[in-house]
Amino acid sequence: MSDKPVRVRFAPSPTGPLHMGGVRTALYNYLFAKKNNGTFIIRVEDTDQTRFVPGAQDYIMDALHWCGIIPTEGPGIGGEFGPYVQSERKEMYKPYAEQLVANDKGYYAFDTAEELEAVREQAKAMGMPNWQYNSVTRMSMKNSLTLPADEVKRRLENGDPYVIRMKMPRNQDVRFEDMIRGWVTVNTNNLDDKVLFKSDGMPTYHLANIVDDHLMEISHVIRGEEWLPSAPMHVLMYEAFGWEAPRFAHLPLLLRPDGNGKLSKRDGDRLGFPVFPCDWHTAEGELYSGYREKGYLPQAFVNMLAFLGWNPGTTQEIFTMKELEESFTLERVSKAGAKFDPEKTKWFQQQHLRAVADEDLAQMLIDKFGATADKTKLAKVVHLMKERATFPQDILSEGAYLLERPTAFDGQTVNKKWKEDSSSLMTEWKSKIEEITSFSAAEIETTFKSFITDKGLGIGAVLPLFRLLLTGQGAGPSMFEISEFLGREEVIARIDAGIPAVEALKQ
RNA sequence: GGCCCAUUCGUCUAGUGGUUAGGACGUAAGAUUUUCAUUCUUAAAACAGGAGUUCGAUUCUCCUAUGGGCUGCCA
Repeated sequence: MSDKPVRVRFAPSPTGPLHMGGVRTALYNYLFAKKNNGTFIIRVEDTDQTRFVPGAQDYIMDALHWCGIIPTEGPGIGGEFGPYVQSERKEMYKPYAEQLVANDKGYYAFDTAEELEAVREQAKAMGMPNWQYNSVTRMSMKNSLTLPADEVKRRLENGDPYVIRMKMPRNQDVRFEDMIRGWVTVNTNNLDDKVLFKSDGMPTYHLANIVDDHLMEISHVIRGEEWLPSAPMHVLMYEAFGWEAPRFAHLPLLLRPDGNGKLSKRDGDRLGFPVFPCDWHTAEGELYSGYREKGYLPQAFVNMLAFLGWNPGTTQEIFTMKELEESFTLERVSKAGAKFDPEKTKWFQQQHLRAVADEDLAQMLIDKFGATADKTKLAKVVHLMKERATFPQDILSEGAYLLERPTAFDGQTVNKKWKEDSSSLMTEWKSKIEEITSFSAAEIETTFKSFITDKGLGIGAVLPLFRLLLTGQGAGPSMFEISEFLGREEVIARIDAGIPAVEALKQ
């Protein structure tokens, strides 16, 4: 282990929107960097030109920004190790691939895609489903190991298409220590001669990744478990180049909540929850919904994601980003895949929503949810509704009657609670309201209590009627606080308007 | 099929060679509340199976099972 400065990277491919598993990988990298006074880098791995999706890179940067996962180096941000998009680094890779060939760690291969497919087909027909280009099969293929030197030279000079493959050594145990899983050992006989440099002039992931991690002085590679099988090969590549390998940490996968398998694009809208941080519109006009647009707070989303495969070892579950930055360690990341739970996600959301100050939430409703009311007034609405809301917009929809007179009245409450004498009872209560000296929740409550005592009635026989007239609802926050909020004039107006409306319903 | 990784309540997880195996979400019941939500209390709920090591294994080892990943000129 070295004491080099911590530099970590998140390396997405712009092949579509980043899903929450990717966001979590980015988050863990970010947290690890923060915790260790390190640098968090974003590097876009767009070496597959055929899978490039316009807009995906912007989406990724935007989504991470929303989450508060802010890189210190990356595309559009800069840094002394740029460029941070691999297609812009294209010319850098070939010499490294050539170097491997020169050192007998790699070789040129001229087999076409069609030829390879034919070989695989043939092998399958003979009962060998896993044909690989490796130390035994490569001797019967068309490459610089089997072809005469002058023919190889001629083909290269002719511009014949070729790839550069890794020359995987035979029967050698490769060991490396994963920070999450401990020692992992793989025999090279199970590894194939991976293509490092493609015939289109681009490197594959394996080459670009190792070269860039080296050039960018990456100290820790924190990535998804799907990379674990190829990690030994990467270790071998570092050896072949004579470079010190970074430390590896392979994160457990995010699994789908129902049944089996890793979380995928389609799961979200099928199961009724987002798998993406933000909305994504496909070129075909389809929409994959995102947490942001559903009204989730980024801090809730991040908190939930952080706990999928990590825990602080204490009973604290609600964390701000700052707290996560202070508490995160790779040692406490679990090994097994995690199914995420939409219900618990909601719970995180509720907890974080409550933690937002009333004024801030009011401002958010104005900025992002189209609220038009005065901010001070809105803050009071927030205060009254916040505890029973899950999303910011719930405050607006469930508390709509606080800002506008109700036009509909809950039928069930009308049927159950509104009696013959309710009109006169409420009219009488209205006259009491007119007499209250200071129109505060406490005063209203005192007056109300003495009113029902005088009438010999229970709270349950009277208050629901009052609520019905003022809000149209059968349930909600304290009626006394609602009354204070509305003000005497409005309360009286609503009683006047409500009585005939409910009576009409009763017919 | 081959290789690799994993396995504690339904879910996320804590934990230990000897514990009443802890917490959270969800579920159920109760209390509080005019009501809904909140809050509080309580309950049900787990060490995949089999060998071995050991005085003793959920914990260590092996096997099996199950799940997952990889097996492309994708990343």
